[in-house]
Amino acid sequence: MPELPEVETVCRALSKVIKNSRIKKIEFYRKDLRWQVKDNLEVSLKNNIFIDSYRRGKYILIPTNTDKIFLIHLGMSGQIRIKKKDIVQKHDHMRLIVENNNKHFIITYNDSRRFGYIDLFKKKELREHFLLSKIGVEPLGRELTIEYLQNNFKKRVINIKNALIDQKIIAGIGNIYASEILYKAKINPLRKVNSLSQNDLNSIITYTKIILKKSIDVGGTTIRDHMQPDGSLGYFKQKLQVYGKTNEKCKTCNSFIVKEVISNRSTFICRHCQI
DNA sequence: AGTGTCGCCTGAATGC
DNA sequence: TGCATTCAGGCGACAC
Repeated sequence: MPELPEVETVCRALSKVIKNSRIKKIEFYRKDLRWQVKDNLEVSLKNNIFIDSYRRGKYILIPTNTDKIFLIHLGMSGQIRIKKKDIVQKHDHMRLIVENNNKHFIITYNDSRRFGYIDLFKKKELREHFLLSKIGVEPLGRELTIEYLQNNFKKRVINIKNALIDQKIIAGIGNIYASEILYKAKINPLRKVNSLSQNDLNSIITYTKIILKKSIDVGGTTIRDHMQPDGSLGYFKQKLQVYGKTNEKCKTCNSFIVKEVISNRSTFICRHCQI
């Protein structure tokens, strides 16, 4: 799945059932995910209490009462199911049984492509964690400013599309939302970052925040894999303006939306509006 | 150090 | 219908 709004949706749903819950049981069915999951993870986690869940970029982080952090990354196809009764399905790789106020919940990690990852590490290792140490600012936080982007972009020759999906610069934007943001900001994805004006950067920041927030409000974008943990769909797909809209008309100028492959990734553009 | 390409893996859609 | 090819919300390992 999963760009920031989808991960945020999953994270909020998890929070509702895991906050102050006790971990009764952990089972792995496969540990060969993007990387091999640690051998003793189950042992270290059993009987711990989850404090809450929060999101950093596209990572879900769940601190425990023993000063550890449980990490879930969904990769391209990862899903979380939360149910009271459940049966193990194809591509389920892990499940947790947690108890919260005498109620039991089954939390299942399903990931057909196994590009995702699950980890457990000490809280004090958070800053140096190999997946988290280099990631950039939160797009919905205060650190995403024109000055921040100017500092990152000067002396660089990459295009703005690649910059937006580079997790080391901004954490959470992926291929769908990069197209949507640049369309609304009326900026061509191939523009070099060091050529962007203050106005351009301001538009990018403004629409990044608007689009991501709107999508979170409706449960993210369901195109193929993403589902909310209770099985319901995300409805931002209906609000997409350009992604996947090849040969449909731009709502502003009526010219056709085209698909262009940039660095091996599909990018959708209105060539008339985005200059 | 910064930049571009490749490939990890499975399944759905598309093409012949 | 059947089989091959292409493509997919990510991202680290490489080569240059």
